[in-house]
Amino acid sequence: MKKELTMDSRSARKHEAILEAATSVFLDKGYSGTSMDDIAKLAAVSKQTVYKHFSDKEKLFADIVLATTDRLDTTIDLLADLPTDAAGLEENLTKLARQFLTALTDPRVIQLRRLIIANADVFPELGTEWYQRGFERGLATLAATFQRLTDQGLLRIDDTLLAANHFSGLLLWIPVNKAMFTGSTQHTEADLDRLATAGTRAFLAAYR
Amino acid sequence: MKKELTMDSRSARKHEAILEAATSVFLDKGYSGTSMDDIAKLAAVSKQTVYKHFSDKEKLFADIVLATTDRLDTTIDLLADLPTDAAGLEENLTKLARQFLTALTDPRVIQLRRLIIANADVFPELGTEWYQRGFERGLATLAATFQRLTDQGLLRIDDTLLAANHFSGLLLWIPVNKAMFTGSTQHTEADLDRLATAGTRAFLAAYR
DNA sequence: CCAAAAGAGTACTGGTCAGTCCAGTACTCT
DNA sequence: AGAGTACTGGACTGACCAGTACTCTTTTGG
Repeated sequence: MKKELTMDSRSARKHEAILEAATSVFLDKGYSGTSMDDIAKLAAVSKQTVYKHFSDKEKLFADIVLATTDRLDTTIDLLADLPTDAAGLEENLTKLARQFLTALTDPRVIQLRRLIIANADVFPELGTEWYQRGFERGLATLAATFQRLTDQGLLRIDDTLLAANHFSGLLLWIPVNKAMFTGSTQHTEADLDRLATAGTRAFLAAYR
Repeated sequence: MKKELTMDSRSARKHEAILEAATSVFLDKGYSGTSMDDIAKLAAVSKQTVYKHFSDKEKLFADIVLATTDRLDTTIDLLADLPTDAAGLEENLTKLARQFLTALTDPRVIQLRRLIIANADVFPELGTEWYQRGFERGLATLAATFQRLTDQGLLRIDDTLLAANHFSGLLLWIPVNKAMFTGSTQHTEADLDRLATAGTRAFLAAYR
């Protein structure tokens, strides 16, 4: 009875618990600051079980990073739908900017960035993978949106990918750097509002 | 005879050698990837001597980071002198942008950024210090330059600090992120040229 | 020239941690 | 019910490493 559900049962549950615990501890204490015993303990699982599911620490780390990378779609989708009515262009773009900012200044996202950057020497493939599947993919989506706006005559852009980069840079350079260096993921709503409107205004001044 | 020079002699020479070796190894292998024995060996010094000059590993790390932070002045000074003749504004600004890009995509600088970000959890003061003395100071200098240009009617900016942030974001968001994640400090001259001209053009479109 | 300080070299302590081993227990599927 | 598989818990190995101890040599500065 219910074969799939029973297959899911213990083994898969443990697997999930380990992944979740590992993600949490790695994000919190970094790769080398995390011991396999920490993970086992938080997952409420014996160390043996951890090693049964993940051959070693590196593999576990890679898996949790790629797993979170997979979950980026919702954030990226956000960049795809922008109402294309001429009237409220600035307003719509500001709103998009605002959501973009919220998504990328989320503490978990910032922590993940730090984690990947910190270990990009040891795991170069991970950094590259994340850069391509997270970063470049998001930019490409944004560029496509800009292309639509350009086709409709709402913007004047020849290199939409470059424009997407500029849009991100205008918005994110400040808050992301601050978060990276000071660890303060403290951005008030008002801060983000200000960044979104100012960035969008500069962008439109340049590209409309 | 020559008291200062003799003072400089052995002790100071060793001190310098240790700092230099530590900088090199830390940049290369990260904080926890570096052992005190590594440093002693590279500095051609006994481990005892390392501990005579620096009380412990954390202190040594903090010292080398702050030392490199001190050496930022030349890079920052670069942002202060911009010819203010109306004629070649775009050209001059592009040239500034180009130098800015070269300075900040330098492999050593990128490695330092990584090192600080990676350890911002463990050494929050270091990250904050670097952010303030490197980052914010540079932006303030650039803002002052923009103020001069605005006073002369060459630019139209009300919030010069914001404009400085936008200028940096337009230029640096792409290459710095790429370098952070992929580890590839491979930026061809042509790439940098392209980034500088495109960024400057967008900036002037928004702020002139 | 001589005492004090600095350094070399090497061995040692104490602690952490990835990964393994093993003996016994719980679960799952037929 | 019963065989096979997964999980537990704890002990263990081997490696690494920060920081110390100790003895012997070199440098320094008066």
